[in-house]
Amino acid sequence: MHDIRRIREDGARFDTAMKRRGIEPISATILEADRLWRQGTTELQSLQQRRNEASKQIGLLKRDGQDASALIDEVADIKTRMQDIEEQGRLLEARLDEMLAGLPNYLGENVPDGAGEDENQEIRRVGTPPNFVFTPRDHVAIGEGLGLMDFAGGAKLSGARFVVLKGMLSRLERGLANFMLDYQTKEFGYTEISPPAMVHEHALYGTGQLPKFHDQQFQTTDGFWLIPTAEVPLTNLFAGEILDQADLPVRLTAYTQCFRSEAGAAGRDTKGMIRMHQFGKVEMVSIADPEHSEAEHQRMTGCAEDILTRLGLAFRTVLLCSGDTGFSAHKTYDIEVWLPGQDGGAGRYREISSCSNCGEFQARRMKARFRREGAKKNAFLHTLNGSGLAVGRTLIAVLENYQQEDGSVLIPRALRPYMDDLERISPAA
RNA sequence: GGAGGGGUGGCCGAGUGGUUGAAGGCGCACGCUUGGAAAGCGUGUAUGCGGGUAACCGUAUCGAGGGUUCGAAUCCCUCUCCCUCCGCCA
Repeated sequence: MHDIRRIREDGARFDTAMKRRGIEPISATILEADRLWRQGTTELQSLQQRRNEASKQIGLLKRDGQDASALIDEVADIKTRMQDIEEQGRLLEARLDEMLAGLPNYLGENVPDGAGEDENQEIRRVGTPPNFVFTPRDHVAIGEGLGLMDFAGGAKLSGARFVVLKGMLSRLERGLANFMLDYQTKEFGYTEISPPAMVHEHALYGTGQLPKFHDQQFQTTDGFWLIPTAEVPLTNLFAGEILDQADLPVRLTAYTQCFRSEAGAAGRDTKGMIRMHQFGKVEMVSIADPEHSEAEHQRMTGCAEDILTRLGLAFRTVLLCSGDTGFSAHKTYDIEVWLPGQDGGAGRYREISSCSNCGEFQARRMKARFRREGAKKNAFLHTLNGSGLAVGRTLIAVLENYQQEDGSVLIPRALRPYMDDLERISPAA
C-alpha cells in the first residue's frame, strides 16, 4: 500500500517509479480523487462541527427546560446535507483505496530495469555443476525409474499438477524439510512456527496477494483461503502489532504446504513436479527496522544459499529485474539451483528460493509498526520473506544432481542423518 | 451445531444516552530527590484525517459496518473474533 502523502508531494516522481513496473501514469487520477475527497472531508467536518455545537446547546437548553426546537430543526437540516457528502466521500475513499491497493511496491534503486527473467542480473555463482559420463535424466525419469514418483496416482486423486511420492522419496522429502528447519533454527536463529494453512481474506490482503491476485489462490466454499506460502501467516502474525525496537529483528521459519492455482501458467512446466498446485516449503520471515532491513535481506539470502551449499548443490543468485520483481517486493534475490536433467540433459538453473525485502509495503497494509527508541511516533516495520527452501524443488535438485548411471541416487552427506544414514536410494528390484 | 459471556488507549482496567478521547493503574519520557541507583514526588504521554508556516484548531475513532437520537463507548441490527458450557470430532 502506498502512502498517499508521498504521491501528493511529487506525483511525477511516483509515476516515474511506477513506470518501471510498466504502469501508465496514474498520479493525476489518484490526486484528483484525493482532492475531491479532501474537499468533501473539509466540508463534512465543518458541518459536523456545527452539529456538535448545536447538540451541546440543545442539551443545555433542555436541561434548563427551555425550547430547543429551532436548533433541532437546524441539526436535522445539517444531517440531510451531510448524507450526500458522506456518500460521495465513501465512494471516493473506496476508489482511492482500490487504486492504491492495486499498485505494486516501489522498486529498489539498484534493481535493474528489464522486461522479464532474461534480464535479471546475476550476482554470483556458487558450486560446480556435476559432470556426468552419461546423459543426465530429469527427475521424472529418475523418480519413476525408482518406482517412487507417481504422477498417475496424483492425477487419479487430484488431477494435473499433483504427485504422489512413495517410500524413500517420501522420506527424502520429509528429511529435507527437517534438515532445513534444523538449519534455520539452530544455525540462523529463526524461531520455528507451525501456522494455519488456511487464513482469512485480510491476511492475504496484508501480504499483497489480494485484491489483485485472487485468481492465483484457492478459496474454500466457506471463505477461507489456502496459503500460497507461509509468508502469509508468518508476516500477518504482526498485523496491527506495535513492537519494541529492541526486540528487532524477529526471525520466524515454518514448514508448510503451499497451494497455488497456477492460473495463467497453463502449458508451463506441465511435466514433472516443478510447478505443483501443492508443495512443501520452508519459509523464512524477518521483521526488521528500516535501518537494518537491507542487511537482513543479505543475511536471509545467505541463509537460503547456505542450505544449498550444505547439500552440495550448485546454484547462482540473481537480482530480479524490474519486470520480474513481485508485486509486494522492493527488491528480490532469486536463488536458482542447477538442474542437470533439464532441457534433455543439457542442464539449466531453476528458481528454488526467492528472498524479498518488502520494505514497509506490507507493514503499511497490515499496520505493523514499532516504537522507535527515543522517538515519539511509531513507524512502520520492514518485512522480509524468503524460501529456505522450496522442498519439492530441492528434492528435484537432489535427484538430478546425485543421480547415478544405474538409476540410483546418492544421498548428500548432510542429509544422511535424516535418512537413517542411508547412502543411496536404489530402484526396487 | 446448541446455549451463554465478552472485544475500551502501548498494556491492564472503569465506564449503560449529554463538555468522556474516555477515571484509575502499569509502562514509557522528562524533571525533582540521591554520592549513585532503587524507592518516592511532580509533569507529560493514543491514533488517523482535514486545515494552518507554526503554536494550534477542527473532525473521526472504545472489534467492523449500519441504524435509532438533537446527542451513542453506552440503545437496536448485521458481521467478525475471543472465552465458557453442551454436542460432535482428528
